[in-house]
Amino acid sequence: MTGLFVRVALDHPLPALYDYRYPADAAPPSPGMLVRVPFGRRDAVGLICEVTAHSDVPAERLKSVEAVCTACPPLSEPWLALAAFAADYYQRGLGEVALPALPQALRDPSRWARLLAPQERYRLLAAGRDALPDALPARAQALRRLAAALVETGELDLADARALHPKAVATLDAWREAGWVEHRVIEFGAAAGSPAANAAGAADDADGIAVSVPTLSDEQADAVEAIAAARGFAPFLLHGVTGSGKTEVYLRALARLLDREPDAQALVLVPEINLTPQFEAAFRARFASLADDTIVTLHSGLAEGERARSWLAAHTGRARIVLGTRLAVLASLPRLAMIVVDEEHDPAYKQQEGLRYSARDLAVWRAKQLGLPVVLGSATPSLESWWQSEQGRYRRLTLSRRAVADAVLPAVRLIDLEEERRRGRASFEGLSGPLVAALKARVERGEQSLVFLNRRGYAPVLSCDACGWVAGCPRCSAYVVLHKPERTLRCHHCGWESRIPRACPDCGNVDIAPMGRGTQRVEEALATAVPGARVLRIDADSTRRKGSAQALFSDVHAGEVDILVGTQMIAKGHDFQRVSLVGVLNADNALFSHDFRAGERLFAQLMQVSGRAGRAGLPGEVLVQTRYPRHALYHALARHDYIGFANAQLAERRDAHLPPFVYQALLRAEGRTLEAALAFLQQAADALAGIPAAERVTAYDAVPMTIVKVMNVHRAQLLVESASRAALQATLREWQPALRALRGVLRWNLEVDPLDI
DNA sequence: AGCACGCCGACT
DNA sequence: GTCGGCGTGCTC
Repeated sequence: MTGLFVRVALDHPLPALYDYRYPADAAPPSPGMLVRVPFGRRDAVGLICEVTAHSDVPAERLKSVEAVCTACPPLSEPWLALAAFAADYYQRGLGEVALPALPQALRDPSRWARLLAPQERYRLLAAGRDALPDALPARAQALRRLAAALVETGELDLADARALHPKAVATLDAWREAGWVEHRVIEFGAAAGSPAANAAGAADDADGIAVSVPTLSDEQADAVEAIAAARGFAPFLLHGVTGSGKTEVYLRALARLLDREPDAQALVLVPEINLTPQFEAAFRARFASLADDTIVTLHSGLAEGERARSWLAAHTGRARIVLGTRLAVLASLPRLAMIVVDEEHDPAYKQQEGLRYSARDLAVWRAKQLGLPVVLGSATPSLESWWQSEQGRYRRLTLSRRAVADAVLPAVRLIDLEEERRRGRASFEGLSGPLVAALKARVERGEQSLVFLNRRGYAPVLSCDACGWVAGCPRCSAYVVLHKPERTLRCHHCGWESRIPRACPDCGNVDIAPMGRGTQRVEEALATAVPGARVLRIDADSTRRKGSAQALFSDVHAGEVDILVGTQMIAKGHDFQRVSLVGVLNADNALFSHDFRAGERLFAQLMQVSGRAGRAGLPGEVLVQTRYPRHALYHALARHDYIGFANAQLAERRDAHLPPFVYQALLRAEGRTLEAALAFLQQAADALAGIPAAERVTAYDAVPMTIVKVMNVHRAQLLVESASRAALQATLREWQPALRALRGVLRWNLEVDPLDI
């Protein structure tokens, strides 16, 4: 065959690239370009990975590229290398990694032409905000959706508006004439070339009001200097207690970078952007003097149009700072010069479906690939990162003191529940006497308290004490959780719901009782135990509606709440100025979990929630209710001793041959029966035996997963591990095709570096 | 993953 | 006699 051919990656599970003829009259092909190609009986969007003059595919099977995306500059070589690395490391096809990393607009050829076209936006004016809700007939659902979106976001992109209402243009024009909305056209790239002035010290916002820039502590200043002075690949572990001003270090280091290199881009990753509005606000305030699209956010909560816009701003180099969640680690950043991973220990950085990547690990890889500084920040680093810093592979920067002048670390006290019981001291619904007394004292002084409990719902079990019946999910091997306000039993694994039975369905006994406690029950108990207190609950249930979390948190900030009870959601990101007490309930379960990371996670959570106490001069106190007050984890917590805890954990991990001293991969299988899943895994284990590199790999027995059945699917898993990452990788590379060749109607997936085992 | 083709049970 | 179940096979 002669002529020009391209090798294209497509979003489907086979790892192969597909060859196509490249039309002579199209723009010259290059790797990184997007094309529309016929694939099977339909069209698909693919990514050109190679351009060649020869193809080994027989001529009669070759098809031709149908269209080329010229509106968007090609993805760069380093980006393609990133995708290729991630695909190889996590054992997926290149197309399965590369294409899902792109915004939806790029994967739809009909939108290519308009990609970099000027943006048309409609902004809601005050008159419209007043008039719109009453002006629309109740039946006009599309109109109401459009109006609701406008009211919620304040401004709508034309493409988004069209998605909500087919005749959006006519409607919006009518609204414009009524003086309700304003229409504006923004040229793509309009901001490019505008002077990115005074990024550093001078921090005035758009209205000229000075943004307060705190004075740095010596430790902070040293950290900023070290980062700013770094050249080439330079991984830093910024270990700083809660409130020690890690964010300020990021801001200064970024300001120095943007000031020094006028084109440079930075990537800043956070675990969950919706729970940390103060973090984003700090960035926007500090860099407000930069042009409009200089800071963009990238996360799954964005509307499709907005996400595409942010992505393109990053891809074209117009965005200087990309602030996003784990998916942002795969953003195209042609002039990337620094990466920050805040709260690097957070499990949210691990994608739990599809390509199961660790955004933190990929961030470090990108930094190494491009020779950049990468800053991993945490008060409680992951043991993986801590071990790297112990070996000197990551340079450790320490912030040991709280940044706010008179803020000190809270006093942590353990309440021994066994002792309380032995002494016959009163407790109420799991709230011990000392905790209730402490809460009452705070309410009287007008201070706020947090009560942390990592279990939502009213009670995790509903059971009959006459016959031993327990309410279980019909689709899962799990108990259903009693939700009192919703008056339902709900399965937290599959979402199944039912009414609460009046009597035991097995024996008719009417005394069925909720056992154990969730946030709803604690909320109820607190209202009784601390009369007059305003109690608010924040968990996944109370914040189900979009934007409601924001509203609930602002009630807390406004001082309209005395006691906030909630799950780990309340531990993240918020500076509560008036909180002086944190109570921790029911943390003991994690101490004896079969998950070897449970202790690490619990310690991080408790350190984080403890950090909410006593931020603004109020002396903070943390009360932990436990039946094991002598447990080493609590002792380390009481001393705020992350380092002692981490080193003890590392010693245990080393003795037990656990990560970070071994590398693991997990093969999971789902079948209609447990036997089928186990049988598949057994075949998989047999296939492993024939692979030479597997000599240095240990395969464990296939075992049922902790929750064996979810949604009527039975699940089992097979763990493989090795002291050598290379040996494990080599084994997985050969194992994968063998697995695909196995017979049987079974879903399975392979996860590298699994977090939950 | 889609989306076909391909052979066996209950319906107009 | 067909509609449709999901087993298995392919996609440049």
